[in-house]
Amino acid sequence: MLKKLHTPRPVDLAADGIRDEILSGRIAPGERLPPERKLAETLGINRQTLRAALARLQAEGLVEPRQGSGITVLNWRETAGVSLLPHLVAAGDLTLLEPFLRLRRAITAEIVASACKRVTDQELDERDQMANTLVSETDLDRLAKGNIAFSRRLVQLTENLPIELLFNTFAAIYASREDLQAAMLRNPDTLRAVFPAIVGLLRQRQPEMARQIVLQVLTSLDENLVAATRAKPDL
Amino acid sequence: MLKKLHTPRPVDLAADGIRDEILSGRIAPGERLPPERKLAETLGINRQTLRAALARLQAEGLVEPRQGSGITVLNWRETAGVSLLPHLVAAGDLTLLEPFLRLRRAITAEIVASACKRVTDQELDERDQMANTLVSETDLDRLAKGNIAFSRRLVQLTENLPIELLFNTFAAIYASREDLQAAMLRNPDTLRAVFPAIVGLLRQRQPEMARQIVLQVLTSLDENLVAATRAKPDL
DNA sequence: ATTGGTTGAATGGTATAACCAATTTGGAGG
DNA sequence: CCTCCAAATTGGTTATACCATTCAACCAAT
Repeated sequence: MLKKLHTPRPVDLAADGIRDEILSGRIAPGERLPPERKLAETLGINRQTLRAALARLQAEGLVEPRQGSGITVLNWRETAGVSLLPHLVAAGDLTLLEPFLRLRRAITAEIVASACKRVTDQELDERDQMANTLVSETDLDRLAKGNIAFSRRLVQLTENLPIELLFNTFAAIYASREDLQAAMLRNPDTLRAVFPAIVGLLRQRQPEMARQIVLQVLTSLDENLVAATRAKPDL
Repeated sequence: MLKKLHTPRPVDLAADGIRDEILSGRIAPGERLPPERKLAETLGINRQTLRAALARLQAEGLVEPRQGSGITVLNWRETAGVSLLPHLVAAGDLTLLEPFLRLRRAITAEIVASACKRVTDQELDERDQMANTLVSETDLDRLAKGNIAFSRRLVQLTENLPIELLFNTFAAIYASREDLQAAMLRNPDTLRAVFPAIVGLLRQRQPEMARQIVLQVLTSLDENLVAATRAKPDL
Protein backbone atom coordinates (compact mmCIF):
# COMPACT_ATOMS: atom_id res chain seq x y z
CA MET A 1 0.00 0.00 0.00
CA LEU A 2 2.94 2.29 -0.61
CA LYS A 3 2.99 5.37 -2.78
CA LYS A 4 2.76 4.86 -6.49
CA LEU A 5 6.20 5.47 -7.84
CA HIS A 6 5.40 5.22 -11.51
CA THR A 7 7.78 6.89 -13.83
CA PRO A 8 7.18 10.60 -13.27
CA ARG A 9 5.22 12.10 -16.09
CA PRO A 10 6.73 14.69 -18.38
CA VAL A 11 3.97 17.18 -17.70
CA ASP A 12 4.59 16.97 -13.95
CA LEU A 13 8.33 17.34 -14.35
CA ALA A 14 7.91 20.33 -16.63
CA ALA A 15 5.38 22.07 -14.39
CA ASP A 16 7.42 21.48 -11.25
CA GLY A 17 10.60 22.57 -12.95
CA ILE A 18 9.28 25.82 -14.34
CA ARG A 19 7.41 26.55 -11.11
CA ASP A 20 10.62 26.12 -9.18
CA GLU A 21 12.41 28.49 -11.55
CA ILE A 22 9.78 31.11 -10.85
CA LEU A 23 9.44 30.63 -7.10
CA SER A 24 13.19 30.66 -6.62
CA GLY A 25 13.39 33.95 -8.46
CA ARG A 26 15.72 32.67 -11.16
CA ILE A 27 13.10 34.02 -13.55
CA ALA A 28 12.13 37.46 -12.30
CA PRO A 29 8.57 38.79 -12.41
CA GLY A 30 7.95 40.78 -15.57
CA GLU A 31 10.34 38.70 -17.61
CA ARG A 32 9.08 36.47 -20.33
CA LEU A 33 9.50 32.75 -20.69
CA PRO A 34 11.22 31.48 -23.80
CA PRO A 35 8.81 30.83 -26.69
CA GLU A 36 6.89 27.61 -26.31
CA ARG A 37 8.60 25.97 -29.26
CA LYS A 38 12.05 26.76 -27.95
CA LEU A 39 11.23 25.92 -24.33
CA ALA A 40 9.71 22.61 -25.33
CA GLU A 41 12.86 21.71 -27.21
CA THR A 42 15.00 22.74 -24.23
CA LEU A 43 13.01 20.53 -21.89
CA GLY A 44 13.02 17.70 -24.38
CA ILE A 45 9.25 17.41 -24.48
CA ASN A 46 6.58 18.11 -27.01
CA ARG A 47 5.02 21.50 -27.28
CA GLN A 48 1.55 20.22 -26.34
CA THR A 49 2.89 18.61 -23.20
CA LEU A 50 4.61 21.84 -22.30
CA ARG A 51 1.35 23.70 -22.85
CA ALA A 52 -0.40 21.36 -20.43
CA ALA A 53 2.20 22.22 -17.83
CA LEU A 54 1.85 25.93 -18.56
CA ALA A 55 -1.90 25.66 -18.13
CA ARG A 56 -1.36 24.57 -14.54
CA LEU A 57 1.02 27.40 -13.81
CA GLN A 58 -1.49 29.80 -15.27
CA ALA A 59 -4.21 28.40 -13.05
CA GLU A 60 -1.92 28.93 -10.06
CA GLY A 61 -1.41 32.55 -11.04
CA LEU A 62 2.28 32.30 -11.86
CA VAL A 63 2.29 33.12 -15.56
CA GLU A 64 0.05 34.88 -18.02
CA PRO A 65 0.28 34.03 -21.72
CA ARG A 66 -0.71 36.52 -24.39
CA GLN A 67 -1.17 35.48 -27.95
CA GLY A 68 1.36 37.10 -30.21
CA SER A 69 3.34 38.53 -27.35
CA GLY A 70 4.64 35.76 -25.15
CA ILE A 71 4.30 34.30 -21.67
CA THR A 72 5.09 36.79 -18.94
CA VAL A 73 6.07 35.70 -15.45
CA LEU A 74 3.79 37.36 -12.92
CA ASN A 75 4.70 38.74 -9.53
CA TRP A 76 3.31 35.69 -7.80
CA ARG A 77 3.30 37.28 -4.36
CA GLU A 78 0.52 39.51 -5.66
CA THR A 79 -1.22 37.21 -8.11
CA ALA A 80 -0.90 33.63 -6.90
CA GLY A 81 -3.69 32.06 -4.88
CA VAL A 82 -3.68 29.79 -1.89
CA SER A 83 -3.45 26.84 -4.24
CA LEU A 84 0.24 27.64 -4.43
CA LEU A 85 0.71 26.91 -0.74
CA PRO A 86 1.05 23.14 -1.01
CA HIS A 87 3.76 23.58 -3.60
CA LEU A 88 5.59 26.06 -1.39
CA VAL A 89 5.59 23.82 1.66
CA ALA A 90 6.46 20.90 -0.58
CA ALA A 91 9.53 22.87 -1.56
CA GLY A 92 10.54 22.54 2.06
CA ASP A 93 10.46 26.12 3.23
CA LEU A 94 10.29 25.68 7.01
CA THR A 95 9.82 29.37 7.70
CA LEU A 96 6.31 28.90 6.33
CA LEU A 97 5.25 26.74 9.25
CA GLU A 98 4.73 29.52 11.78
CA PRO A 99 2.76 31.83 9.44
CA PHE A 100 0.69 28.91 8.27
CA LEU A 101 -0.19 27.87 11.80
CA ARG A 102 -1.08 31.46 12.60
CA LEU A 103 -3.57 31.53 9.74
CA ARG A 104 -4.88 28.13 10.63
CA ARG A 105 -5.70 28.98 14.20
CA ALA A 106 -7.42 32.22 13.22
CA ILE A 107 -9.61 30.17 10.90
CA THR A 108 -10.14 27.47 13.48
CA ALA A 109 -11.24 30.03 16.04
CA GLU A 110 -13.73 31.43 13.55
CA ILE A 111 -14.96 27.93 12.79
CA VAL A 112 -15.58 27.06 16.40
CA ALA A 113 -17.20 30.40 17.10
CA SER A 114 -19.45 30.04 14.11
CA ALA A 115 -20.28 26.46 14.98
CA CYS A 116 -21.31 27.58 18.47
CA LYS A 117 -24.12 29.55 16.93
CA ARG A 118 -25.45 26.79 14.74
CA VAL A 119 -24.81 23.50 16.46
CA THR A 120 -27.90 21.45 17.23
CA ASP A 121 -28.31 19.16 20.20
CA GLN A 122 -28.14 16.16 17.95
CA GLU A 123 -24.95 17.34 16.32
CA LEU A 124 -23.55 17.98 19.76
CA ASP A 125 -24.17 14.40 20.79
CA GLU A 126 -22.62 13.06 17.61
CA ARG A 127 -19.48 15.19 18.02
CA ASP A 128 -19.31 14.18 21.66
CA GLN A 129 -19.39 10.53 20.73
CA MET A 130 -16.82 11.09 18.01
CA ALA A 131 -14.54 12.88 20.46
CA ASN A 132 -14.85 10.07 22.97
CA THR A 133 -13.81 7.59 20.33
CA LEU A 134 -10.79 9.68 19.39
CA VAL A 135 -9.47 10.23 22.91
CA SER A 136 -8.92 6.51 23.27
CA GLU A 137 -7.57 6.00 19.76
CA THR A 138 -4.10 4.49 19.97
CA ASP A 139 -3.39 3.99 16.28
CA LEU A 140 -1.71 7.21 15.19
CA ASP A 141 -2.73 6.91 11.57
CA ARG A 142 -6.38 6.52 12.45
CA LEU A 143 -6.04 9.33 14.95
CA ALA A 144 -4.78 11.60 12.17
CA LYS A 145 -7.62 10.57 9.86
CA GLY A 146 -10.11 11.05 12.65
CA ASN A 147 -8.71 14.48 13.27
CA ILE A 148 -9.35 15.46 9.68
CA ALA A 149 -12.83 13.96 9.74
CA PHE A 150 -13.73 15.67 13.01
CA SER A 151 -12.43 18.99 11.76
CA ARG A 152 -14.24 18.68 8.47
CA ARG A 153 -17.49 17.96 10.20
CA LEU A 154 -16.94 21.03 12.33
CA VAL A 155 -16.35 23.09 9.22
CA GLN A 156 -19.53 21.80 7.63
CA LEU A 157 -21.40 22.91 10.72
CA THR A 158 -20.56 26.50 9.90
CA GLU A 159 -22.30 26.25 6.54
CA ASN A 160 -19.56 28.44 5.18
CA LEU A 161 -18.45 27.28 1.75
CA PRO A 162 -15.42 29.58 1.45
CA ILE A 163 -14.09 28.24 4.74
CA GLU A 164 -14.76 24.71 3.55
CA LEU A 165 -12.68 25.34 0.46
CA LEU A 166 -9.90 26.83 2.53
CA PHE A 167 -9.98 23.78 4.76
CA ASN A 168 -9.60 21.59 1.69
CA THR A 169 -6.42 23.43 0.81
CA PHE A 170 -5.12 22.86 4.30
CA ALA A 171 -5.92 19.17 4.04
CA ALA A 172 -4.04 19.07 0.75
CA ILE A 173 -1.02 20.47 2.53
CA TYR A 174 -1.08 17.75 5.15
CA ALA A 175 -1.44 15.18 2.40
CA SER A 176 1.47 16.56 0.45
CA ARG A 177 3.79 16.33 3.44
CA GLU A 178 3.13 13.43 5.75
CA ASP A 179 6.06 14.55 7.86
CA LEU A 180 4.13 17.68 8.76
CA GLN A 181 1.24 15.61 10.02
CA ALA A 182 3.71 13.39 11.79
CA ALA A 183 5.16 16.40 13.57
CA MET A 184 1.71 17.33 14.76
CA LEU A 185 1.34 13.83 16.13
CA ARG A 186 4.60 13.91 18.00
CA ASN A 187 2.83 14.06 21.33
CA PRO A 188 -0.61 12.67 20.55
CA ASP A 189 -2.01 13.28 23.99
CA THR A 190 -2.33 17.01 23.43
CA LEU A 191 -4.20 16.35 20.19
CA ARG A 192 -6.47 13.83 21.86
CA ALA A 193 -7.29 16.38 24.52
CA VAL A 194 -8.44 18.89 21.93
CA PHE A 195 -11.56 17.08 20.80
CA PRO A 196 -13.43 16.97 24.13
CA ALA A 197 -12.37 20.54 24.76
CA ILE A 198 -13.95 21.71 21.54
CA VAL A 199 -17.13 19.80 22.25
CA GLY A 200 -17.21 21.48 25.63
CA LEU A 201 -16.94 24.87 23.98
CA LEU A 202 -19.72 24.04 21.54
CA ARG A 203 -21.94 23.00 24.41
CA GLN A 204 -21.61 26.40 26.05
CA ARG A 205 -22.71 28.17 22.86
CA GLN A 206 -20.80 31.34 23.61
CA PRO A 207 -19.15 32.18 20.29
CA GLU A 208 -16.80 34.97 21.23
CA MET A 209 -15.61 33.32 24.39
CA ALA A 210 -14.99 30.15 22.43
CA ARG A 211 -13.01 32.11 19.85
CA GLN A 212 -10.69 33.57 22.43
CA ILE A 213 -10.11 30.28 24.19
CA VAL A 214 -9.35 28.49 20.95
CA LEU A 215 -6.92 31.24 20.00
CA GLN A 216 -5.17 31.04 23.33
CA VAL A 217 -4.90 27.29 23.45
CA LEU A 218 -3.83 26.86 19.85
CA THR A 219 -1.27 29.62 20.12
CA SER A 220 0.35 27.73 22.93
CA LEU A 221 0.21 24.42 21.08
CA ASP A 222 1.53 25.89 17.86
CA GLU A 223 4.44 27.54 19.62
CA ASN A 224 5.47 24.18 20.96
CA LEU A 225 5.19 22.67 17.51
CA VAL A 226 7.32 25.38 15.95
CA ALA A 227 9.91 25.05 18.68
CA ALA A 228 9.98 21.29 18.27
CA THR A 229 10.49 21.45 14.51
CA ARG A 230 13.24 24.04 14.99
CA ALA A 231 15.01 21.65 17.34
CA LYS A 232 14.53 18.75 14.95
CA PRO A 233 14.73 20.23 11.46
CA ASP A 234 13.92 16.85 9.99
CA LEU A 235 10.36 17.94 10.76
CA MET B 1 -10.29 51.37 -22.10
CA LEU B 2 -13.21 48.97 -22.03
CA LYS B 3 -13.07 45.25 -21.59
CA LYS B 4 -11.67 43.25 -24.43
CA LEU B 5 -14.54 41.47 -25.97
CA HIS B 6 -12.69 39.37 -28.45
CA THR B 7 -14.40 36.25 -29.61
CA PRO B 8 -14.40 34.00 -26.57
CA ARG B 9 -11.86 31.25 -26.89
CA PRO B 10 -12.93 27.65 -27.23
CA VAL B 11 -10.84 26.58 -24.26
CA ASP B 12 -12.58 29.12 -22.02
CA LEU B 13 -16.02 28.14 -23.22
CA ALA B 14 -15.28 24.47 -22.69
CA ALA B 15 -13.81 24.94 -19.21
CA ASP B 16 -16.64 27.21 -18.08
CA GLY B 17 -19.25 24.89 -19.54
CA ILE B 18 -17.96 21.73 -17.92
CA ARG B 19 -17.31 23.53 -14.64
CA ASP B 20 -20.89 24.72 -14.61
CA GLU B 21 -22.10 21.21 -15.27
CA ILE B 22 -20.18 20.01 -12.23
CA LEU B 23 -20.97 22.86 -9.86
CA SER B 24 -24.66 22.73 -10.70
CA GLY B 25 -24.67 19.02 -9.88
CA ARG B 26 -25.85 17.95 -13.29
CA ILE B 27 -22.82 15.69 -13.22
CA ALA B 28 -22.75 14.07 -9.81
CA PRO B 29 -19.54 13.43 -7.88
CA GLY B 30 -18.20 9.97 -8.55
CA GLU B 31 -19.56 9.90 -12.05
CA ARG B 32 -17.22 9.88 -14.97
CA LEU B 33 -17.04 12.33 -17.81
CA PRO B 34 -17.51 11.00 -21.31
CA PRO B 35 -14.24 9.90 -22.93
CA GLU B 36 -12.15 12.78 -24.17
CA ARG B 37 -12.60 11.85 -27.80
CA LYS B 38 -16.36 11.70 -27.48
CA LEU B 39 -16.66 14.79 -25.31
CA ALA B 40 -14.52 16.79 -27.68
CA GLU B 41 -16.76 15.85 -30.57
CA THR B 42 -19.84 16.76 -28.54
CA LEU B 43 -18.46 20.19 -27.75
CA GLY B 44 -17.35 20.67 -31.32
CA ILE B 45 -13.74 21.28 -30.38
CA ASN B 46 -10.51 19.47 -30.80
CA ARG B 47 -9.34 16.96 -28.28
CA GLN B 48 -6.22 18.98 -27.45
CA THR B 49 -8.31 22.03 -26.73
CA LEU B 50 -10.57 19.99 -24.51
CA ARG B 51 -7.55 18.67 -22.66
CA ALA B 52 -6.39 22.22 -21.99
CA ALA B 53 -9.77 22.96 -20.46
CA LEU B 54 -9.66 19.76 -18.40
CA ALA B 55 -6.21 20.71 -17.12
CA ARG B 56 -7.72 23.80 -15.54
CA LEU B 57 -10.54 21.88 -13.94
CA GLN B 58 -8.02 19.43 -12.57
CA ALA B 59 -5.98 22.27 -11.11
CA GLU B 60 -9.14 23.55 -9.44
CA GLY B 61 -9.77 20.16 -7.90
CA LEU B 62 -12.96 19.38 -9.77
CA VAL B 63 -11.92 16.33 -11.77
CA GLU B 64 -9.27 13.67 -11.56
CA PRO B 65 -8.23 11.83 -14.71
CA ARG B 66 -6.81 8.34 -14.59
CA GLN B 67 -5.13 6.84 -17.54
CA GLY B 68 -7.02 3.87 -18.89
CA SER B 69 -9.94 4.42 -16.59
CA GLY B 70 -11.49 7.78 -17.34
CA ILE B 71 -12.06 11.19 -15.81
CA THR B 72 -13.95 11.06 -12.55
CA VAL B 73 -15.84 14.03 -11.20
CA LEU B 74 -14.69 14.73 -7.66
CA ASN B 75 -16.77 15.80 -4.72
CA TRP B 76 -15.63 19.37 -5.07
CA ARG B 77 -16.87 20.40 -1.66
CA GLU B 78 -14.14 18.21 -0.25
CA THR B 79 -11.46 18.54 -2.88
CA ALA B 80 -11.67 21.99 -4.47
CA GLY B 81 -9.50 24.81 -3.19
CA VAL B 82 -10.20 28.45 -2.59
CA SER B 83 -9.30 29.11 -6.20
CA LEU B 84 -12.80 27.94 -7.01
CA LEU B 85 -14.33 30.81 -5.09
CA PRO B 86 -14.09 33.43 -7.84
CA HIS B 87 -15.88 31.08 -10.22
CA LEU B 88 -18.60 30.43 -7.66
CA VAL B 89 -19.30 34.10 -7.01
CA ALA B 90 -19.04 34.72 -10.74
CA ALA B 91 -21.84 32.21 -11.11
CA GLY B 92 -23.90 34.67 -9.13
CA ASP B 93 -24.64 32.77 -5.98
CA LEU B 94 -25.63 35.57 -3.61
CA THR B 95 -25.87 33.30 -0.58
CA LEU B 96 -22.09 33.19 -0.69
CA LEU B 97 -21.77 36.83 0.27
CA GLU B 98 -22.42 36.46 3.98
CA PRO B 99 -20.09 33.46 4.48
CA PHE B 100 -17.42 35.13 2.46
CA LEU B 101 -17.59 38.31 4.51
CA ARG B 102 -17.46 36.24 7.67
CA LEU B 103 -14.24 34.62 6.54
CA ARG B 104 -12.84 37.93 5.36
CA ARG B 105 -13.32 39.70 8.65
CA ALA B 106 -11.80 36.84 10.62
CA ILE B 107 -8.75 37.14 8.40
CA THR B 108 -8.76 40.92 8.59
CA ALA B 109 -8.85 40.77 12.38
CA GLU B 110 -5.89 38.41 12.37
CA ILE B 111 -4.05 40.71 9.96
CA VAL B 112 -4.54 43.78 12.10
CA ALA B 113 -3.65 41.91 15.28
CA SER B 114 -0.53 40.53 13.68
CA ALA B 115 0.41 43.90 12.24
CA CYS B 116 0.10 45.43 15.69
CA LYS B 117 3.01 43.31 16.84
CA ARG B 118 5.31 44.12 13.95
CA VAL B 119 4.56 47.63 12.81
CA THR B 120 7.47 50.07 13.04
CA ASP B 121 7.16 53.75 13.74
CA GLN B 122 8.11 54.56 10.18
CA GLU B 123 5.49 52.21 8.78
CA LEU B 124 3.00 53.76 11.14
CA ASP B 125 3.69 57.22 9.74
CA GLU B 126 3.42 55.98 6.16
CA ARG B 127 0.09 54.25 6.80
CA ASP B 128 -1.14 57.33 8.63
CA GLN B 129 -0.31 59.50 5.65
CA MET B 130 -1.92 57.01 3.29
CA ALA B 131 -5.06 56.95 5.41
CA ASN B 132 -5.25 60.74 5.43
CA THR B 133 -5.05 60.76 1.66
CA LEU B 134 -7.84 58.22 1.39
CA VAL B 135 -10.28 59.90 3.78
CA SER B 136 -10.44 62.86 1.41
CA GLU B 137 -10.52 60.81 -1.76
CA THR B 138 -13.65 61.65 -3.72
CA ASP B 139 -13.07 59.55 -6.82
CA LEU B 140 -14.69 56.23 -6.05
CA ASP B 141 -12.54 54.23 -8.41
CA ARG B 142 -9.36 55.55 -6.88
CA LEU B 143 -10.83 54.99 -3.44
CA ALA B 144 -11.39 51.37 -4.30
CA LYS B 145 -7.86 50.98 -5.65
CA GLY B 146 -6.48 52.74 -2.60
CA ASN B 147 -8.42 50.38 -0.41
CA ILE B 148 -6.78 47.39 -2.07
CA ALA B 149 -3.35 48.98 -1.86
CA PHE B 150 -3.78 49.91 1.80
CA SER B 151 -5.00 46.45 2.65
CA ARG B 152 -2.19 44.77 0.75
CA ARG B 153 0.39 46.84 2.55
CA LEU B 154 -1.20 45.84 5.82
CA VAL B 155 -0.99 42.21 4.81
CA GLN B 156 2.65 42.54 3.89
CA LEU B 157 3.28 43.94 7.34
CA THR B 158 2.31 40.62 8.84
CA GLU B 159 5.06 38.83 6.90
CA ASN B 160 2.63 35.98 6.48
CA LEU B 161 2.83 34.50 3.02
CA PRO B 162 -0.20 32.19 3.34
CA ILE B 163 -2.33 35.17 4.30
CA GLU B 164 -0.89 37.14 1.41
CA LEU B 165 -1.94 34.41 -0.99
CA LEU B 166 -5.39 34.29 0.53
CA PHE B 167 -5.66 38.03 0.11
CA ASN B 168 -4.78 37.65 -3.55
CA THR B 169 -7.69 35.29 -3.99
CA PHE B 170 -9.97 37.83 -2.35
CA ALA B 171 -8.67 40.52 -4.68
CA ALA B 172 -9.38 38.24 -7.62
CA ILE B 173 -12.97 37.97 -6.46
CA TYR B 174 -13.39 41.73 -6.40
CA ALA B 175 -11.85 41.91 -9.84
CA SER B 176 -14.14 39.25 -11.24
CA ARG B 177 -17.24 41.08 -10.06
CA GLU B 178 -16.99 44.83 -10.13
CA ASP B 179 -20.55 45.02 -8.88
CA LEU B 180 -19.42 43.49 -5.61
CA GLN B 181 -16.86 46.20 -5.15
CA ALA B 182 -19.48 48.74 -6.15
CA ALA B 183 -21.77 47.45 -3.44
CA MET B 184 -19.03 47.94 -0.88
CA LEU B 185 -18.68 51.50 -2.09
CA ARG B 186 -22.35 52.24 -1.80
CA ASN B 187 -21.79 54.50 1.18
CA PRO B 188 -18.14 55.45 0.83
CA ASP B 189 -18.02 57.38 4.07
CA THR B 190 -18.00 54.26 6.19
CA LEU B 191 -15.13 52.88 4.13
CA ARG B 192 -13.21 56.14 4.39
CA ALA B 193 -13.60 56.05 8.15
CA VAL B 194 -12.01 52.63 8.35
CA PHE B 195 -8.49 53.64 7.39
CA PRO B 196 -7.79 56.09 10.22
CA ALA B 197 -9.43 53.69 12.64
CA ILE B 198 -7.05 50.92 11.67
CA VAL B 199 -4.06 53.23 11.95
CA GLY B 200 -5.28 54.14 15.41
CA LEU B 201 -5.42 50.50 16.38
CA LEU B 202 -1.93 49.88 15.05
CA ARG B 203 -0.63 52.79 17.08
CA GLN B 204 -1.89 51.26 20.30
CA ARG B 205 -0.06 48.00 19.59
CA GLN B 206 -2.49 45.87 21.54
CA PRO B 207 -3.07 42.89 19.26
CA GLU B 208 -5.93 41.08 20.96
CA MET B 209 -7.84 44.25 21.71
CA ALA B 210 -7.42 45.27 18.09
CA ARG B 211 -8.69 41.90 16.94
CA GLN B 212 -11.88 42.17 18.93
CA ILE B 213 -12.57 45.71 17.83
CA VAL B 214 -12.01 44.88 14.18
CA LEU B 215 -14.32 41.90 14.52
CA GLN B 216 -17.03 43.97 16.14
CA VAL B 217 -16.85 46.85 13.70
CA LEU B 218 -16.65 44.72 10.59
CA THR B 219 -19.48 42.50 11.76
CA SER B 220 -21.67 45.53 11.93
CA LEU B 221 -20.54 46.86 8.56
CA ASP B 222 -20.91 43.51 6.87
CA GLU B 223 -24.40 43.04 8.20
CA ASN B 224 -25.40 46.30 6.63
CA LEU B 225 -23.84 45.26 3.37
CA VAL B 226 -25.67 41.95 3.34
CA ALA B 227 -28.93 43.64 4.18
CA ALA B 228 -28.40 46.20 1.43
CA THR B 229 -27.71 43.57 -1.21
CA ARG B 230 -30.74 41.59 -0.10
CA ALA B 231 -32.86 44.69 -0.57
CA LYS B 232 -31.32 45.39 -3.95
CA PRO B 233 -30.58 42.01 -5.44
CA ASP B 234 -28.90 43.70 -8.37
CA LEU B 235 -25.96 43.76 -5.98
C1' DA C 1 12.10 64.65 -39.35
C1' DT C 2 7.56 63.11 -37.90
C1' DT C 3 3.62 60.72 -38.57
C1' DG C 4 0.95 57.18 -40.35
C1' DG C 5 -0.06 52.85 -42.38
C1' DT C 6 1.65 48.35 -44.29
C1' DT C 7 3.89 44.27 -44.23
C1' DG C 8 6.12 40.48 -42.33
C1' DA C 9 8.12 37.76 -38.54
C1' DA C 10 7.40 36.00 -33.96
C1' DT C 11 4.38 33.72 -30.80
C1' DG C 12 0.46 31.71 -28.53
C1' DG C 13 -4.09 29.01 -29.87
C1' DT C 14 -6.34 25.31 -32.43
C1' DA C 15 -6.77 21.31 -35.48
C1' DT C 16 -5.61 16.53 -37.24
C1' DA C 17 -3.57 12.21 -36.88
C1' DA C 18 -0.94 8.73 -34.96
C1' DC C 19 1.11 6.14 -31.34
C1' DC C 20 2.23 5.02 -26.24
C1' DA C 21 0.82 3.50 -21.49
C1' DA C 22 -2.32 2.20 -17.98
C1' DT C 23 -6.74 0.24 -17.08
C1' DT C 24 -10.71 -2.36 -17.85
C1' DT C 25 -13.26 -5.94 -19.87
C1' DG C 26 -14.44 -10.27 -21.52
C1' DG C 27 -13.53 -14.69 -23.06
C1' DA C 28 -10.45 -18.91 -23.07
C1' DG C 29 -8.87 -22.41 -20.25
C1' DG C 30 -8.45 -24.70 -15.96
C1' DC D 1 -16.64 -20.83 -10.72
C1' DC D 2 -12.13 -19.05 -10.74
C1' DT D 3 -7.74 -17.60 -12.93
C1' DC D 4 -5.27 -15.66 -16.41
C1' DC D 5 -4.30 -13.51 -20.61
C1' DA D 6 -5.38 -10.80 -24.78
C1' DA D 7 -7.97 -7.20 -26.88
C1' DA D 8 -10.60 -3.03 -26.42
C1' DT D 9 -10.96 1.32 -23.94
C1' DT D 10 -9.12 5.58 -22.41
C1' DG D 11 -5.97 9.08 -20.85
C1' DG D 12 -0.92 10.74 -22.05
C1' DT D 13 2.41 12.07 -25.55
C1' DT D 14 4.34 13.21 -29.97
C1' DA D 15 4.47 15.25 -34.56
C1' DT D 16 2.95 18.54 -37.89
C1' DA D 17 0.36 22.06 -39.89
C1' DC D 18 -2.33 26.09 -39.84
C1' DC D 19 -4.90 30.15 -37.62
C1' DA D 20 -5.00 34.59 -34.75
C1' DT D 21 -2.80 38.11 -32.43
C1' DT D 22 0.98 41.06 -31.40
C1' DC D 23 4.96 43.65 -32.37
C1' DA D 24 8.67 45.61 -34.89
C1' DA D 25 10.68 47.10 -39.00
C1' DC D 26 10.02 49.45 -42.99
C1' DC D 27 8.18 52.73 -46.20
C1' DA D 28 5.53 56.62 -47.91
C1' DA D 29 3.20 60.99 -47.34
C1' DT D 30 3.13 65.24 -45.08
